[in-house]
Amino acid sequence: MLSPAYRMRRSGEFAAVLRWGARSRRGCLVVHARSGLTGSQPHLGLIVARSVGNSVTRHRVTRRLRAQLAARLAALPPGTGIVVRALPEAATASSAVLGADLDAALPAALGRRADRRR
RNA sequence: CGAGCCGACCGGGCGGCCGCGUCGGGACGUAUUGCGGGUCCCGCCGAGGAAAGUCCGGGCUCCACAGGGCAGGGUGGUUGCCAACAGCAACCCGGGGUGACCCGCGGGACAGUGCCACAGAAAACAGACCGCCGGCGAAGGCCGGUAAGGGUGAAACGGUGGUGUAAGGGACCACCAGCGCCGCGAGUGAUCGCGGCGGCUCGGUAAACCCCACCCGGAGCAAGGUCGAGAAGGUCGCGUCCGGUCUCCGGACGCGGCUGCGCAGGCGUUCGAGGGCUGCCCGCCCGAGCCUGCGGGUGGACCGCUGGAGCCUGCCGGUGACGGCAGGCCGAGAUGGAUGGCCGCCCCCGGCGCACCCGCGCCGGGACAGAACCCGGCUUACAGGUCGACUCGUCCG
Repeated sequence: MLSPAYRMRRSGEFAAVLRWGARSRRGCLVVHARSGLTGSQPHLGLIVARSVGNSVTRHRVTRRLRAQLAARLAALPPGTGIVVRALPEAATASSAVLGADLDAALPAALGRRADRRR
């Protein structure tokens, strides 16, 4: 589970990452990444919209994604904002599939962030 | 044993590793102290029978509230239960079932208005398409009588038999069905039973308007409140985008209205500006502030927040819903939103393979669904399972 110190809580933070960050889609996930935020740790946020399913399904996807993200915290540079959006196909994906999609999308988004900064 | 019917209950279990939230305790550490916050450790607890739909009823909060009338909304057999209800119980009536039992948006259609498709001559009270009878005519036919017969329809001038008649008709008679009135009896009552009388016969629809009886202020915890900050913000509406627990609501940006703040100007204080009675009118009340123009800027923390019409057990009253008494128990409180993630074993179901059988192995599946202020109901969804009462049929004694 994700420690509360890493959670994104303000609507403004979400808007900043979605608007200015780099985007990368892999499988059933879209990862937004933005550098230069304050703090010594990464900031993580999840978006699981109603199109994914009913409340039980959305909650299950959220919990699985949180667990997968917690296992990958060490790979994220400090001060990075990450927002993961789940697409409707995520409703039927297992944790293994979600983890694989994250492993594919996270480096892509982070690399594109580096490109944009140049 | 088979079939059925009603009610109550459960709705995966055990373990390992890694985690999250509230509360309690402890350690470290910031700080002059205190308040408060941070990190770590330990302990307790941590989704549902529907948490769902948001359809009713309450508690709670804010706003409003002299009184009367109109409009609007809701309910609808009776008697009870309940804080209340559109809920529940028992009973009544009507319908279904051999039965246990089930079903019913159950006031009024002589207060009035409207509607009744298609078919049919005719659909609600007047009328005769065929037929029947009488009269006239050479005849086609015309005039009159007639609801017994035909055909249509969900429904057609009560039904059967007789008297009577030109033919017929409650025109008359007997019985039956239905309606109304009266009396007696039973019941708190809805209603039921019995007897008599009447005219002889009147359709349905009120989930059409309507009438009758009774009840009803509005918005909702993102209600509302406290503190902080500060040149004070608050609130409402619209548009675009994003989001949530998505009929509702939040966030970002933009525009506009009202009020507040700062500045400027004007009007007014019993000669009364301006308001209120959350739909309208009568009527009544408050009343010292109000109007116009210009201007800048903010959105954090906490309370509400969970101990209550609470749950369990026993006894008593009641046919029952339920009530009373005694003892015991504390069982979630998040806020980008905790209550979990991964794995193993067991249980149930299905398929395949092996096997004489007992079984064994592999694969797949195990529902509906996630608290958001709290209760009482209703409705809807749901894999599988447990227990009990009762009914019908068959067999045995």
